[in-house]
Formats: sequence, structure tokens, C-alpha cells
Amino acid sequence: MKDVAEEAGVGVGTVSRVVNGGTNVSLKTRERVEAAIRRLNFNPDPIAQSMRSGQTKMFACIVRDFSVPILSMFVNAMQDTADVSGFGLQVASSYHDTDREIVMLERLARRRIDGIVIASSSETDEGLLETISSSEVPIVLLDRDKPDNVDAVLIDHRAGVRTAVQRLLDLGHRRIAMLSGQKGVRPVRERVAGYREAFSSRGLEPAEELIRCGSFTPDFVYSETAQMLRSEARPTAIYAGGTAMLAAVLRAIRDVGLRVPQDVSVVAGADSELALLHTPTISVVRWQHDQLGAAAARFLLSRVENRKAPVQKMIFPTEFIQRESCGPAPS
Amino acid sequence: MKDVAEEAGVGVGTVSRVVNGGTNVSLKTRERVEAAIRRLNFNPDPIAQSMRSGQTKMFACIVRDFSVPILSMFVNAMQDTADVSGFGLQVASSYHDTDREIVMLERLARRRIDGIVIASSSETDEGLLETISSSEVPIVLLDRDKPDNVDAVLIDHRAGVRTAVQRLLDLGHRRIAMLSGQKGVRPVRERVAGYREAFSSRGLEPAEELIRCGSFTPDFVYSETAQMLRSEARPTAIYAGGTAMLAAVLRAIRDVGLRVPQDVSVVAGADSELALLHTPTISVVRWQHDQLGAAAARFLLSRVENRKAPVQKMIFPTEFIQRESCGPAPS
DNA sequence: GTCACGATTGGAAGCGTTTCCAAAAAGCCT
DNA sequence: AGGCTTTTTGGAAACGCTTCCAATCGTGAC
Repeated sequence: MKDVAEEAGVGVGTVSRVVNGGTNVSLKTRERVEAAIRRLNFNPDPIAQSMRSGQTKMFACIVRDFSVPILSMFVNAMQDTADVSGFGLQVASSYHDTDREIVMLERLARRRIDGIVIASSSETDEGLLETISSSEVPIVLLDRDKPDNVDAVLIDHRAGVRTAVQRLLDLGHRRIAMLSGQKGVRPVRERVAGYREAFSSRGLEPAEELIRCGSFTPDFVYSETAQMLRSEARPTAIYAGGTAMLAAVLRAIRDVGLRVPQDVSVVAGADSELALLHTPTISVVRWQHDQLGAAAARFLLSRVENRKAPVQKMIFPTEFIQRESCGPAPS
Repeated sequence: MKDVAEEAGVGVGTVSRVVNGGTNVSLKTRERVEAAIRRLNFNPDPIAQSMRSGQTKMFACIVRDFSVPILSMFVNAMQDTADVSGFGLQVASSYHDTDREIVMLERLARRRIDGIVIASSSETDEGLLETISSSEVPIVLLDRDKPDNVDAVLIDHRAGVRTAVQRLLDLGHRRIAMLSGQKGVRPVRERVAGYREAFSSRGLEPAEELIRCGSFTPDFVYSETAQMLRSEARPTAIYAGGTAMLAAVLRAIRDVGLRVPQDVSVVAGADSELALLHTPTISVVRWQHDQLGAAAARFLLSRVENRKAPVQKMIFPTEFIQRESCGPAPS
């Protein structure tokens, strides 16, 4: 930069002014400086800029496991949106470890990251809530309600599940299993709420023992599914409310020796290649992850502009897509 | 940092020495400084450190489309490995745009990223090759041969495909379609080579019109598959040599009205949930993406230590997993 | 007690920017 | 032309660290 100043015969301050949009620089000077910049092929050093400005032009995204297709699609969309504004995107998987998330948040803050999107693993852990809610760096929650003083992009699982379960009820199903992850995160709460709403909208009561919320892991899903299907009064339909649960559910059904949809109807909590191409094709509740990712990035971008804007929440709709996996309840 | 120095009654230089492993610091001094650090809860600013040292403790990964499950698994493993050494990982999708890759590489270099893993979209583009091979920042190629003066982690597609195609030949298949992406990247070259090797190992010649390499996109795969299957002498087996091609192949087979494996046998070029859970289950050539990701990260880490070490290449084995989708050739 | 040498230490310089302030230049008005 | 205001400009200070050099301290040998 000093070189450019010298080359153009001006002071370093002037060069800086030209580089940054050039307020208050006379036309001839600007042209002279720009010529010098081109001649020396000068590029301002982002690190030095960060040093002064405190901005790093970098966002981060923390999710449970970012090799889950739906999450990587989200991250991908986020990256694309951030990219056009010159922001980079850093990623990290937390593997459901709350303490790890706290450590990551702190490390990112120290690195002066400009914004973080997180799908936290718990909405009850005091330490995590405190860390998030008092964070210096802007945070956007991905499908989480708490803490409520930060921006969030949300998915309306409730409506989608309600529609799906209503459909199953209308097909004559009464024993409908509800599988989902650990209670205490919003997607699970909302899904269960939608499930209950569907029953009460038809004046019915769900069988409580068929509501199995505990973990998103394949092992949990497989064993719960198999156990329910082997029991006396087995469910005639299963709603699998997780993004990567479908595989385990289908394996369990197959291993127990039942058929979809003749013996058991299936609805998945998120769309996937598997759901679309399985034989039979699997009904799903779906939403637009790419729009969600883009929105999250835009939230962060606008926070960078204005730190003290009012908190924003955005709820994305879901839709129930019925495919071949839903049939009438066996008699 | 000044505060810490004052608190401990030492000079800033001494504090720095304590923070960085503390060579040449007396025991009492070190203890005093460490106490002060704890008391003031001091953390060195990574940006300022980068400013001086030129190291950013950050890697980046550029892939075609990083919402492809296999790639996100790779990135995930890479992130985990980098993380334990305190390195962050930045991601970006190139969407097969060579120019975009060049721009990204340059931008990352300017940001003084410490290392880059790239699965470049072309091994022939002069500009890209030049950019990579002359890069200041260490680069590791993901399954690419060129340029050959940089480190690379490679997958032995050739052996896996050879085994798979040999198996198909032994099942009586002669018209075996070979689908893959754009020629000119290593995975495609190697797969085609493996395919040919299998034929010649049995003293046979492949039907050239069944070798369809052009693009990894679903549209291409779908239309090529459908077209071949509708033709007079249709293939009795299909090898789909891409990481995300299987879905399109299966759709095409279904739409043409054929059955797997009675009418056509299928082998996928990479493992996936879909392959494992489809009915019938789909044979695959598979490898350990997590080990690949970890190795890539380790390559970068060791480059950071020693920029001028000899070039390293590492080839990961593949295995052919036969599942239900492979049957005897129809007569 | 003196000297030499190695181990420690303090603090200034520098990394490449931005920003601020004062000074110079340029307009404008009478 | 002189006195104003406004615009433009140069350059020092600061961001938070590392590193280097010179200075100080301590130790053992003579």
C-alpha cells in the first residue's frame, strides 16, 4: 500500500480512501491512484483489514452432523448467499455435544467471526443458552426457539405433521407411531404437537406408548421401531420425525418381515432421495432447505449492517407429500 | 496483552514468550505470567497473530457440489481432523465452473488460508492447472492427478470397477453400459480404464456405444440411460460411475418399465443410503470417505509444518460389494 | 574480586490497514 | 483582493501481536 502511495505520489490515507469507495477524493487523484493500483497489481490484505475493522468477512455454521444431506443442502445454500457478498463460510459438526458447542462458539467469537448459524443440540442447557444469548457475535438459530432474543429461521413442522397424521387417521389408522429425536429441541416439540393436534382435531386420543422421542441415531430408531412392530398391538402407521431416520425405519420394517404399505404405512419427517426412489415411494413432510439457508445468510448479513435491529424470526412452511407408502389401515 | 504484562510486572515480550510455548523463560516468571493471564482471562487475538505470523489456522475445501452426501462426509471427516489441531475449515461449492475455481483459489490465497483441498472440475484447463501448480498456499488434490507437483489423495476406482465389471461378465452380461461424468477428470478416466481392463481380462471387447461419459448431472444420466434402454440392443447391465447418479438411473429404469435385476443389473459407483435400502439393494463400488478426509487434512497439516517436503500421493482402495441388483444376464 | 559467558528480560519495530486530525488547496462571496 | 467555508490531502496513531536487539542478571572459573 505504501508502494502504491509512492507510485501515485500521494499519501497512504488517500490510497485507502480510494480503495474503500473513495469518499472525498478528487477525480484526478482517484484516477492516478487507481492506475497505480493496477500497475502494481495491488490487493488490500484482508487480514490487516480485519485487524483494524474487527470484521472478518466470515460466517460459521454449527450443526449436529453436517454430513446429513438435508443439513449439507442448507449449508450449501447459505454458502452461496454469503459468497455473493464476499463472505466465507466455516463449518463444524457438534455431534450433539453441548459442551463442544459452547467451546466452538467461544472459539469462533475469539476469531472475530462476523456471524454464526447454529442448530444447537439443546434448548434447555443453561450454559449453552447463556452463551448464545449473551454472544457478542450475531447468531441465527436454525429451527430453535430458545433463547428468544436472537434471530431464527424456523420450519413449520407442526402444520406438516398435522396434515400427515390427519391423512393417516382418515385412512383409518388409529395406532400411529411417532418417532423423533431428543425432546427439548424445537423440531421434536413441534412434531409431537402437530401429531397431537391431528388426533384432537378428529376427536381422538393418541396411544401414548407409541410416541417414542429419544434420539436421532439410527440405532435408537431401529430398535424402537422393531420393538413396536413386534409387540402385540403394533402400530399400523409410522411417522419418522427426523431428517435421517427413514433408513433405519425401513430396515426395521423389512427385518420384522412386514410390507409397506399393506402392513404398515410410513411417513418420513423430511424428503430425501431414498424416500423418492424407494419401492414403494415414501410420503414425506418437506420444506425448502435452500431457501432456509439463503434466509439464514441474509439474516446474518443484515445483522452485520445493523447490530441493534429488532430480533427477526422467519417461519418456513412445510407441505405433506403423499406417496405410495400410505395406504388404508389393515383390518 | 499489555494489561497482562503490567499485571505480571513484566514486559510484553515475556508474555508473548510464555504464551507461545515459553522458550527461555524462568520458572518463576512463567508462573507469574500464567497467573496474570488466568486472572485477566486473557486470550491472544488470532487475527493479530495471523497478521504477524502469516498463518491463519484455517483450511478450505472446494468441491463440485458439497451437498452431495459423499462429499459432505469427506468434508466432515476433514473438519474433524483439522479441528483437533485448532484449524478451522471453510467450504465452497464450485458447481463445475473452472473460472469460479480460479477466482476462489485466488481469493483464498489472498486471505492467507493455510491450505486448500480441491476436487478441481478440470484437469486440462491451462489456467486452472497453472493456478494450482504455482499456488503459494499448499494444495491437496482430491481424486485428481494433475498437476502432479502437488499432494493428492486418490481413490482406486479402477480396481473396484474392474472387479465389478468382471463379475457382471461372469454373470453372462456382455452389453454393459458405462455411465460417468465429463472425461478429463481422473475418476472418469480410471473408471473407464477399469471397465476396459475387465473386458480384456476376459478376452472380450466392450460395445463402444454403451460408454457414455459426459456429465454427472441427473438430467444427463436419466436421458442417456432411458435412451440406451429403449434402443434395439439394450444393455443388460449398467454401471453408474458417479457419486450421485444412482437415483437418476433407477428413475430411468423404472420409467422405461424394466425390472432390476431381472431385466437389467445395476452397479453404482459409490455407496449410499439409497443403494443400501432400495428394493432390490444395489451393488456398489465403495471406499472409506472418512479416512480420505482425514488423510487430506493430515497432508495439509504436515505441509504447514514443512512447506518443502516431497510431494505425497496416497491411493485409497475400493471394494466391490455385490447386492441384489446383480443377476444373471437375461437370455 | 573480576571476568566472561549464557540465560533471561524489556521494549521498540513492524506486520498492512483505517481513521483521525491538522494543514493545504480550492471555491465562494463581498 | 481578502476573508470565509468547504473540500481534499498527508501522515501519525492505533489495532494486538511476534521478534529482534540490546541490556541486565546470574553463575562458575580464575
